[in-house]
Amino acid sequence: MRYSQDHKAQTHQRIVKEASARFRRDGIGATGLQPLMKALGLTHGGFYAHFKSKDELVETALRDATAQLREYCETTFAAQRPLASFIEDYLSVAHRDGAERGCPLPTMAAELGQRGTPSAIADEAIGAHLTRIAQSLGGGEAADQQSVMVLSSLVGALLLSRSVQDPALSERILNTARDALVSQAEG
Amino acid sequence: MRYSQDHKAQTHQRIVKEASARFRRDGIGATGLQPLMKALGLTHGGFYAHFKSKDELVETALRDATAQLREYCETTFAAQRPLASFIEDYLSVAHRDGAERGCPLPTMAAELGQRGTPSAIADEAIGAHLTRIAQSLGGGEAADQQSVMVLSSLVGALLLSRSVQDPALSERILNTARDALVSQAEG
DNA sequence: TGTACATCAGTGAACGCGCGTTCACTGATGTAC
DNA sequence: TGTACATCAGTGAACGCGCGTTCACTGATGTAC
Repeated sequence: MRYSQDHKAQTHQRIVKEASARFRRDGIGATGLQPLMKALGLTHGGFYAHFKSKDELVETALRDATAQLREYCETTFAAQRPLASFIEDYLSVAHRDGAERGCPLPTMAAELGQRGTPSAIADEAIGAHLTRIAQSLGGGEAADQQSVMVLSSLVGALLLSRSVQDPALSERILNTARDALVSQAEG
Repeated sequence: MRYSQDHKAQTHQRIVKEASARFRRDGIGATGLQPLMKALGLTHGGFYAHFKSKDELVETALRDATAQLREYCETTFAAQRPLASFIEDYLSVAHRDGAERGCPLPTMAAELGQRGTPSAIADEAIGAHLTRIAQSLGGGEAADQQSVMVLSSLVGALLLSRSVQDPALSERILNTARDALVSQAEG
């Protein structure tokens, strides 16, 4: 059946949002298109009216998640000590437990590096993060270098905190990394 | 057919080694048991004479990889500046490009956190790493804290360097993190 | 020492399942007259 | 304004495929007599 004017654009966005959440929570390989479409109240065949392949959806969803996070950072953090706030958010229990709404890198980076279809999508996401962090650090070559350290620590610590089963170890990783990075950013 | 005395133990080890390499290179979900057994010149049905499930193989292979790395660290690094050497190895191009022989954490951590079967295997691997790094840092509470930062940075930087397509960005991540961590460890 | 038998690592076909993708079809809507 | 038609987002069955797992079977070896 044919739908009203912007119906397709709306459905398209619903698919992107749902995929973006599932990819970040479960990973790319573990996210099936059939369950995804079913969760939206649609049948899986209709997927291909919106995307020519799962790979195309991955690109779109990751770009969407990155843009969404950028917007969130820009609107939420004041000019005053924005990096410390970002670090505290990034290494929070809420972010650890809400992967589907968070940064795509900890969950998806490994799979992006292994994918058959080469794509610079990880480069874009990482580059955007590095630029934003370096700006918060005042710019310059030293800030560029420190931004790599900050991002690596953030991604690594969140990844490790999510992979362990012992809640105490998980919180220890989160808290230690957060305190060290925040005091570094403020000092 | 029945085989000579220790034939089964040998085959068991061959499966573990091959799985350990494939899990680290391709991830757990992307590693199929049929291709794995075929690569060893065996048929897939025989797998279940050695392991009761893929999950059991994951546990065994990850434990084997961790033990192997521990042994490698202990035999290779002299008492003199062992942490700096470890960092240089960890963030080398050889480690980035040889995931199948390297640390399981960057590739497998995300999947270990998402697995249905709960397991403390990631806790063990991470705990072992943290303990070893803290010892290199001289022990004590400060060393415990710094070890979390070092491991997070190592895992995060290697993961990011593997996920990007641009060789320049990949090397920049590797080199910046390596230089910063080494000078931190030596200073 | 020679023979009969039990063992069991490995074989290979088959199981049900979910995957990504294709495709003929449907039917409410927008458009043309 | 009312009617006929074209559009096309979404349907749902089907495709081949690889997955993890099961199972009846094989046959060279180790063991018992």
